[in-house]
Amino acid sequence: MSALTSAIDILRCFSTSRPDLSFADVQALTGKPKSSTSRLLRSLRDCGLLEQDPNSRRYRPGLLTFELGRLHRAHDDLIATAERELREVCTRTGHTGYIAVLDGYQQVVLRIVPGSNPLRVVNPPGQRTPAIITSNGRAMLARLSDAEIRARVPLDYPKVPANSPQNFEQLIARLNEIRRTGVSDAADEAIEGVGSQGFALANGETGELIGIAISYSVQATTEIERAIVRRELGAMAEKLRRMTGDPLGQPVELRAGLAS
Amino acid sequence: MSALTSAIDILRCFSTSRPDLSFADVQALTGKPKSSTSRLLRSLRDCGLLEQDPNSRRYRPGLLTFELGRLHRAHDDLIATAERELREVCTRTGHTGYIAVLDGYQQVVLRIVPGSNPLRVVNPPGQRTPAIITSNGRAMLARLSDAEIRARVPLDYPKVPANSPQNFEQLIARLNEIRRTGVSDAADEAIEGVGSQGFALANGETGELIGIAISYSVQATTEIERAIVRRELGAMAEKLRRMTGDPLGQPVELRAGLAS
DNA sequence: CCTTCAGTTCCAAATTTCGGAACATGGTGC
DNA sequence: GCACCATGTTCCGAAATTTGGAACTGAAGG
Repeated sequence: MSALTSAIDILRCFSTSRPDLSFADVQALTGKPKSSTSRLLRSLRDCGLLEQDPNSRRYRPGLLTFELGRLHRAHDDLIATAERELREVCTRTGHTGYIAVLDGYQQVVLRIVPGSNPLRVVNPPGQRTPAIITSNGRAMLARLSDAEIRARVPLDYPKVPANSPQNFEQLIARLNEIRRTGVSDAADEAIEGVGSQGFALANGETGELIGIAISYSVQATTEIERAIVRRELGAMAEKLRRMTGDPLGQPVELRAGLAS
Repeated sequence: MSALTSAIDILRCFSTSRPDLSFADVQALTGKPKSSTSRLLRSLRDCGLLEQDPNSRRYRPGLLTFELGRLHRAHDDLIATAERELREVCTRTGHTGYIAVLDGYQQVVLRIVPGSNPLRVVNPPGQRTPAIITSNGRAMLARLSDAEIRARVPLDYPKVPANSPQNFEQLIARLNEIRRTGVSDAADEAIEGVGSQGFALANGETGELIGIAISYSVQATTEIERAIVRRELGAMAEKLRRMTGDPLGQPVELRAGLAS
């Protein structure tokens, strides 16, 4: 294992639920000997990837990660376009919008568009969630081949909420339904009482894949309102797919033509 | 040079002005042989610190930096407190507020509070600027010992705008004035036609240092208006220094007492 | 004074990294 | 079709770094 790999292993210990760690935390989480942990933490601190609170001596991501994180948005083309459209839909419907990307079998929230409805934002940007328990996460997975999905989902299928697919077969069934209907939704999964609908958008040139969702309180919305969201999302998906050259946006004959 | 150091050297090549780099760019900027560059870029990409645009093959900061950057705010106590106060002053005065930290002889913008005045925000968060050419940067430097300042400023004094201190002696003179009057300002330095006033705030326990500034168009403000800003900033500094236990906020006798 | 906890330093062995050179790969002009 | 150039990647032995156990330090607590 290279020095860089070990360093990354340490960095990956930090998360929204564990934004700062003590020496002992890091040692426990990485399972490395004290000496290695000590040296590595010092290097990371010295180079700015980590900071150490002079008081509590705990470590947290440093100034350099802040600077680099700010640059990440270069990603823009696809995301910015999607965000603009999403923003419009959110002001129209009052619900909260999310844009996320896939990383392994998890998704990471990139952008949030708060709605006017009083549903607190529960997933700040940077938040990680298993993609199999969200509407946009499953929409993204549905765009991958079954083989690729199998490679991403851990062999030891994760423990998920009751409403989510409980095993690999259920997951594939659910993804097939998304592929067939083009609609993905979720209710009472990641968060009790919260539902969402989502779709996946791919950049036609790069294949870059993002998931877009609108979430709302299940109790506080009627079936009619949710149908409106579905229509809005459908229109948005169609428009964005044309704009970004997403192959799913192409009529079937044309797609067939491209494949040859 | 360790693998981690080389990796950081590459990461530090990215900046707001250069948010993505080609293989050749990285090689030129780091001055390393092709083979090393190739291996290192691959590692960085594989671990998520960098992403590669599949189309242009250019590299940019990756998802991991985004996630970690989101966690950086742990810094909070001092910055969040300052930001709240700054926000109030900015709505009152209509000008734009900045919070930055020192890194070597440069400062990095952490937070921006846009004012209502139509002065476009020119320094987004993450932006690096030599601290010697900004009001809050110099205010932070003024809190350090001359020896420490000398250690931070490059021996080869950087090229700076006409209104900024042109050499180390001028810089020290200017910092002494800040120490004496407690006031730091700048005009037509980092950006033509833009002026600012700032101060530095230290956390009494940790010694953590941040710089707070309000910036405005020099042409579009009167001397009276700038005096108002000075007064607002003075009041804010005093209040924040009490709140955060900044030693500068303590009356002299008390400070003398603490030193014993 | 002894013990524990938290972390650092030391050292020889083991693993990585290093950079030059040879080897792909993909356009471009002739 | 072919030489040619720009980009990158892979290979290899030498050289440097990393590794982890153990000894060490320093502070806190009983």
